[in-house]
Amino acid sequence: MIDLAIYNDHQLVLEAMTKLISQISEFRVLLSARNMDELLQNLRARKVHILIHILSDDSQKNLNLVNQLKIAFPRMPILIISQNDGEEIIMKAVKSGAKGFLGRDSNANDLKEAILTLRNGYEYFGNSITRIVLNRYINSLDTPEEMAVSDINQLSARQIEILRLWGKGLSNQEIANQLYISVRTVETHKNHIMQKLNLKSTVDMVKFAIKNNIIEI
Amino acid sequence: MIDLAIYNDHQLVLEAMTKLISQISEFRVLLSARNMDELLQNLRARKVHILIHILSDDSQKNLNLVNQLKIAFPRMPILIISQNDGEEIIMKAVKSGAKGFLGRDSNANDLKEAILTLRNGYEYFGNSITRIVLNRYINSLDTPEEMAVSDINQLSARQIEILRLWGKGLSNQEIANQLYISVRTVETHKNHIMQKLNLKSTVDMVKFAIKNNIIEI
DNA sequence: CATACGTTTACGTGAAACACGTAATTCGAT
DNA sequence: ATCGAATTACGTGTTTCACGTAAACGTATG
Repeated sequence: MIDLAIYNDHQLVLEAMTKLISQISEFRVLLSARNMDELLQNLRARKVHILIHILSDDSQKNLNLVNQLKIAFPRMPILIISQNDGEEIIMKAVKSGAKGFLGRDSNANDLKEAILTLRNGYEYFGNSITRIVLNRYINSLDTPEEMAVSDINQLSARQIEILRLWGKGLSNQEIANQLYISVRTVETHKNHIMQKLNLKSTVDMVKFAIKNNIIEI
Repeated sequence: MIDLAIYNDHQLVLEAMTKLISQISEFRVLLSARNMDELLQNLRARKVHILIHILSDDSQKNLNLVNQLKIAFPRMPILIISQNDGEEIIMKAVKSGAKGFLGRDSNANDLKEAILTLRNGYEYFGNSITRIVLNRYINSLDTPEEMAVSDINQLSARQIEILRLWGKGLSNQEIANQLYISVRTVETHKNHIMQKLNLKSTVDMVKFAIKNNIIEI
């Protein structure tokens, strides 16, 4: 049994998709939400395996949400369903940290396959989309010009988690208590973050976190 | 029994919505289509009572389609379902000849009600729509004024100077060298800043500096 | 004029954070 | 089977923080 959350700001789409997915016996829709607050609150209450995010009109804004979610729940794969499946939006989805993408050509079977694939820890980007786009993305990472850019994707889930808590104003000790690890470990994580991103001061780390929507001003 | 057609260019949404509507006993989804040609061809073959048009991303183009349909099938009411339910899009939908509109707050019951209403020859524009438009109008009127608890004007020139240098990433020692004062003095200044502004961590101090344009991100 | 208040300067002390190195474990990838 | 990255953790020395104290200075207020 795979537990799912569905997010879309349209009530009807939400209902419809929930009904569709619930008919597949392996899947269980634990919660559905129409806004960020509702989603976050519910996700904290009951953990799900996968979040299905149905993009609505203003894709830009909604992909920001993916960013935030990835920070709040780094280990939860996010599956994007989007009407718009142009290269650009797919790129953005990938960069935001989405683990799967279903374009307008995908059907219920694809959805099922995507969920199962994500559940197994892999990424799913539909047969039609797939490797061309992914490869291009990967290749773009290898180009030395853009390599130097400090990117949030260089950080591990744990590192983002530490950065997020520290950015909230917590001390190392408080972070350690919250995560049940040693203060030294928290320090090590922060050191690794600074090294990875080539930051020279903690002030720069705060700026980075703000720029990347990890913390709010 | 009311016969329906559903139009949307997204396969998944189409499937989901079809499934949802088919569960209502009074309704029968006679056909669903993902592009204009398919839709027109099928509509000519079998008449339906109402067309449900689920708007996708590029609403402009899709509303043109409503115009065309109005010409081809003047008597067939068109119900718009749209993620985007801003004033603008609703106006355009009405002008294009849509007889009903379901925004993002509408649920399955609203859909049922809308279909029945349209079948009876009336128009349906959901009370939620009215409320949204109203609220948006009201919200546009009131200007929430800034209430600043911690204000930059509380800081002295020197304190701002220290904050600015520190925000650039300089260490206390570097600041001290630059201003020809002791490191301890720099520390004292920072302490005073934190006390004045009631900040609990240096992270908060960075945030404050950014909010008040003392440093750039 | 005396006093009061804020600013800038600075030190002392103990706790916390940072820099840098080392290292064990785990886990996926080659 | 081996390699690298991620996560965990410690040691040591430096820097910063928190809190208190305090002197020198300007300015405003009675």
